[in-house]
Amino acid sequence: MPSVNATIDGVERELEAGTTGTDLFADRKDVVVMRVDGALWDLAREVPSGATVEAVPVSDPDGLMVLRHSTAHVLAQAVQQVNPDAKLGVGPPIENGFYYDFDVETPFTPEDLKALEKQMQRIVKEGQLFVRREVTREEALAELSHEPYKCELLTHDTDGAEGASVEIGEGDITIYDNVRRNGERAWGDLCRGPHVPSTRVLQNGWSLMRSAAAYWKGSEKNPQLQRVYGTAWPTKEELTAYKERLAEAERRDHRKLGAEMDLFSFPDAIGSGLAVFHPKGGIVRMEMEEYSRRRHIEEGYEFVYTPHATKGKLFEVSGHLDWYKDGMYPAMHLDEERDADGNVTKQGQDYYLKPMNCPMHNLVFDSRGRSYRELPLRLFEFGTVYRYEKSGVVHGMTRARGFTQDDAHIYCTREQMKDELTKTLEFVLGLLKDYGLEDFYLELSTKNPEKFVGSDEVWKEATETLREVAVASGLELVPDPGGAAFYGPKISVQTRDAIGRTWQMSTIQLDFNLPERFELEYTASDGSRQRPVMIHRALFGSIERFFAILTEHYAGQFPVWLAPVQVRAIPVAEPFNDYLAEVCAKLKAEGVRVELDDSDERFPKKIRTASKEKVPFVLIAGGDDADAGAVSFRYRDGSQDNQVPVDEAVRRIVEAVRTKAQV
RNA sequence: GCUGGCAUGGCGCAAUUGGUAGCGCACCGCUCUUGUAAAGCGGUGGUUGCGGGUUCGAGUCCCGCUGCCAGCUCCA
Repeated sequence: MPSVNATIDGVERELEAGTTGTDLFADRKDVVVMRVDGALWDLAREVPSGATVEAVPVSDPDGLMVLRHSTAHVLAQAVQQVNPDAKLGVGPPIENGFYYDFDVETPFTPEDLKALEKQMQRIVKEGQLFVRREVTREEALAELSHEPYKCELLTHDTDGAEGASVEIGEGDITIYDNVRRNGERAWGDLCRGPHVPSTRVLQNGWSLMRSAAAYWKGSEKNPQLQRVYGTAWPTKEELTAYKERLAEAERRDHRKLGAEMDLFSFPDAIGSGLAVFHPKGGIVRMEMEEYSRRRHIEEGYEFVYTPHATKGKLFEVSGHLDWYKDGMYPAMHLDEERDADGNVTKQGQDYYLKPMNCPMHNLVFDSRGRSYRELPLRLFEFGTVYRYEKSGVVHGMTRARGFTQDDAHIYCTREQMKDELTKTLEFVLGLLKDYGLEDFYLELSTKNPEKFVGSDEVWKEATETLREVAVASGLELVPDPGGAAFYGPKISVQTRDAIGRTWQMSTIQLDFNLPERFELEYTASDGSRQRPVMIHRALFGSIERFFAILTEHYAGQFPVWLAPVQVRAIPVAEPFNDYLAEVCAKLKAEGVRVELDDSDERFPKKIRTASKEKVPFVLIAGGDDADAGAVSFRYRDGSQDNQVPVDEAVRRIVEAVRTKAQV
């Protein structure tokens, strides 16, 4: 009997020729594929001589990806069984699940998805085997002649086809047949693989989530296909846990909490993507801004204010009207005069709402001659900008059409650039921490070779500087090749929130282009005129968006310093109203936002109301408390701290505000 | 912008085949009030997002607009 040698999970072994992964890992039910010399293979394939083989369990990220990809196949089979006319697009695994695109006459309804799930369940129960078959391009084209999209993948280069690598990928062209246990071929699909051995592996850890349209190859120019999204997990328990995470995210949704907590709204009468802040949200926003202002002053920033509208010329100089006109509100044509015949007697002017603050800050810089002694010059503004976002992308306060940036532009010399960037990054991270965000990583966006201005050396220097600064921070650094804006590379700070979602927060961006376009200059120590470097930076990005992120991060339970109402005083019964009113007066004198609930409601109702409003401190007083000159604390989690002397209570609350504590 | 779905008092929802728009919370009033998430009773509030159309009759059917939701595309 011929034999081969192979390294199996780190152990060198002699195997009978023809041994497969299925044979090797027969006693390990959790193994779904194997890694052979670094590549993922179906278990049913034979182990080649000299190979290094590792078991890949379903819990491994690669194993999970394969599971999800296989689930996508089961979906596609179900769709074509229900509707044989459905044409297949692509069906890759994605984060938390998979999708598959179909060209069908009518879009899928929620009822259709239910029916498809039933059909998928049948396929899973049948325990169909995924069988790999190598074919030539010609064979594939012949076999798939009725699948126009698959043929396109086979004959055209697949640039831009998101997920297309899953279908063909590098090397051999393969078709995966789904084979029933009686040997009958149930279905097949062009696919690079690999797959789990049998549909039975999917068990009941998957679910279809929704359907939506998606462009073929992700381009608006192409026809729209109907995409079905699903999720898949190794077990039912993990599926349930995932659905619970989604439900938690829904409970925290700032749009929902914003309405419930009376923080802000988006009146239809104003228009899409334009928010109004109510008094409670106004307090939160004011606190956010106030603290930011104070810290900026400490860090040597100077404050400027600039208008919301400008003549178009400014954005011609900056280049925005060339590159970003689509993102701007259309021009207001002003000051034109005509005679009785309609002839123009006075030329009008186009005015625009500003989509960015930097051009205006440049005008502040340029308002007089600048000396090197003034640099770095840091101009800060809570600058409100307006961007005409396409109707489908507006999303609560995270993607609005009018929003306020905590925007600053730093003008400095080449030599100062590195120190200034280091300082800025430290400042950014420190400030975000003060708002309660803890978990960060950085992304370095580098030059897009298709879209940039300036010389290679300048880009190289800027990018290297940013990289050094990022590395020195000690944070994880993720490259984002080609992600830079045309005028310079950037570092962005990403943060993970309380339920593990990541948000892009601050950006620090180097810009050699705008100083050029605006011909900004300062006088150097030798009397020569020099061009400053410009650093764009925003910490919150937009206050509205940051507000939304904090609301979701805290699930509406803001730390005391941000809470709209910090203390609600609740008497056990009416006779203690006056006693608590005195306590409230003491707190008010310390600047605490306190409310006495002296309404006619009964005690338990008042507790419930305060609880629903997520007030951090509820102060209760009844006979026992009043006799002791004390109050009782009730916290948002229902826990209790009884009969705390009034002065001590005031001290504690003031301290919690001062230290930005969460309670 | 594209595809699909949705729009009923402040909020959450109901209204058989087209046939008198209801409920809970909130709000207002009255009665009640001593310990931890809803006291009781009564009341106000809607030309069903807007504009057309079909019909004896439209919340319900059709068309257009506005807004919202999900995804795609986009995000300086």
